[in-house]
Amino acid sequence: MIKLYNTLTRQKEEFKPGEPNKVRMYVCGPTTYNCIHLGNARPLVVFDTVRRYLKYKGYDVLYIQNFTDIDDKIIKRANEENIDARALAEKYISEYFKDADALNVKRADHYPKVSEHIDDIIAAIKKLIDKDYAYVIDGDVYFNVRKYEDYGKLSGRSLDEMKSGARVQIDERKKDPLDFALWKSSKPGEPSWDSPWGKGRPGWHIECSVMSTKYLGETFDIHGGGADLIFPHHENEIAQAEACTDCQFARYWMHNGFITVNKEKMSKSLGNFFLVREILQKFSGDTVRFYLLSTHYRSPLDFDNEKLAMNEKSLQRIKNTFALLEQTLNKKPVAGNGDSGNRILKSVDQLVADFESAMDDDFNTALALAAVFEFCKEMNITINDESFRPDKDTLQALEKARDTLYKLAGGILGIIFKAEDTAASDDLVSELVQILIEVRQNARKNKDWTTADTIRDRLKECGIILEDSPQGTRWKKS
RNA sequence: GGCGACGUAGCCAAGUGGCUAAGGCAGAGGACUGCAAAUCCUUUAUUCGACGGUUCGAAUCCGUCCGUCGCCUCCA
Repeated sequence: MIKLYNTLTRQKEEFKPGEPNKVRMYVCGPTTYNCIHLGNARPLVVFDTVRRYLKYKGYDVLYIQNFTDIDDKIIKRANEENIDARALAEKYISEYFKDADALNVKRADHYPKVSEHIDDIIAAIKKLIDKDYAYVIDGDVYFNVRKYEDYGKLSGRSLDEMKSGARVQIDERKKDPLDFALWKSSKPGEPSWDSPWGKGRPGWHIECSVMSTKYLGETFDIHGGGADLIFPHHENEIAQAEACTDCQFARYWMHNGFITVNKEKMSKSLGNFFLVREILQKFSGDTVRFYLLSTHYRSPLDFDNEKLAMNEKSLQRIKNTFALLEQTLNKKPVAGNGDSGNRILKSVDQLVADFESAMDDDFNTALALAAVFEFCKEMNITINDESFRPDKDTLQALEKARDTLYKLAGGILGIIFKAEDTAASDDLVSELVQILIEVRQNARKNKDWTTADTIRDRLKECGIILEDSPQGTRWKKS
């Protein structure tokens, strides 16, 4: 049973999708006017992991992420660079995929764009006007928050509370200061579309209500995004969608915490942001991903290079064990010496049980990683034991151990394992390294340390690492 | 001003009423090794921001205070 924290109810709830074995989820994607920073990357990785886990648990997951490719910021940026707004948006969509791929984020099932759903949006706005939830002023259309009774239910505040502390600029034309634009009339030279209210473009919030319900149905299961979207973006999405359809919008709302720098929120306005591609120059994609998953998704996560470096080493520990399993599996079975196979199978069962119970509890990736570390330790102890003599059964158990680690840490958490490390996929390299190992063994027998060390050093320069163990010399690619 | 979150070892981080407070990184000592790498063992919080309270029992519940941060405006 999966439990997840629902922002709507402010508590952990058992997850029950509307249709058994099928999950429909929507995650707010970026406004494509520049490259994404680490704060933008967190929801990508978090919800990608949620999706992978749901799939692992047997759900058929339909996963939608939008691109906001029409927006004031895009227009502004395009004017600065003196290029077409659409071209700018397209450029950053392709840049987005480069970063997402580097973080091992799987592709969504659809990436709807605002620019391709103008008709749907206009139809929804019409409907809201007809139902008296919206009104037209001078070519703009506003949503009337007072008409929607439940306004504020997601962010936990009432309209009157918000009014008292309002920092909102009062627009005297609006019926309530918190009324927000569904349609904005365009100024000359701005990208625009024809509508019953004149030339203009959609407001920010309506796109998500329209596109999510178009692809997922009027009621769907999970809606995700960063915690800063709770108000007003998601609050407004709910108001529009439920006013329009008279159905519940999303059942479960999930929000990730912020990335901070020196404990302050990483944001474009503060200027304290680090682009994903900048970080990727120093650290691998799966190190960044591992770091993002080292803390529970709802907690704040502070960024600095030392923390990345720390996580890089932690991750290496898991990869070392995976390599050790691979190296051992490449050996031929020998006469067995007992029940190390059973011990291994027991560890595998323990890993699966602990991993699932951690992830079932609101996707506790930090705890799931602890289970992976304990498993790695068990494998290291077993394989490095002096009396370890893998027989056929033991090798079979080891194969299951490797496959399980690959499936959980790789397939769900997204760690990249080089499955071909020492596998026979490259027979020639394998043979050549084997020859060098034998030559070096002879040198070592003769205490010719210069030759032995030269072989080891030169191979290291080629990306091949030799490790001497009581059971012979192992090798792996670095 | 309104609403909310957080404060666990040198660092990162689980744990939200009950065995000796997970796990990782770093440090110290040891084992293995010709050296190295990897690995293993031991060690590192009598204590969970502070002070009170509830309880047989609290890091975990309640209160007060201190500190940090967030949302209320574009933001993942």
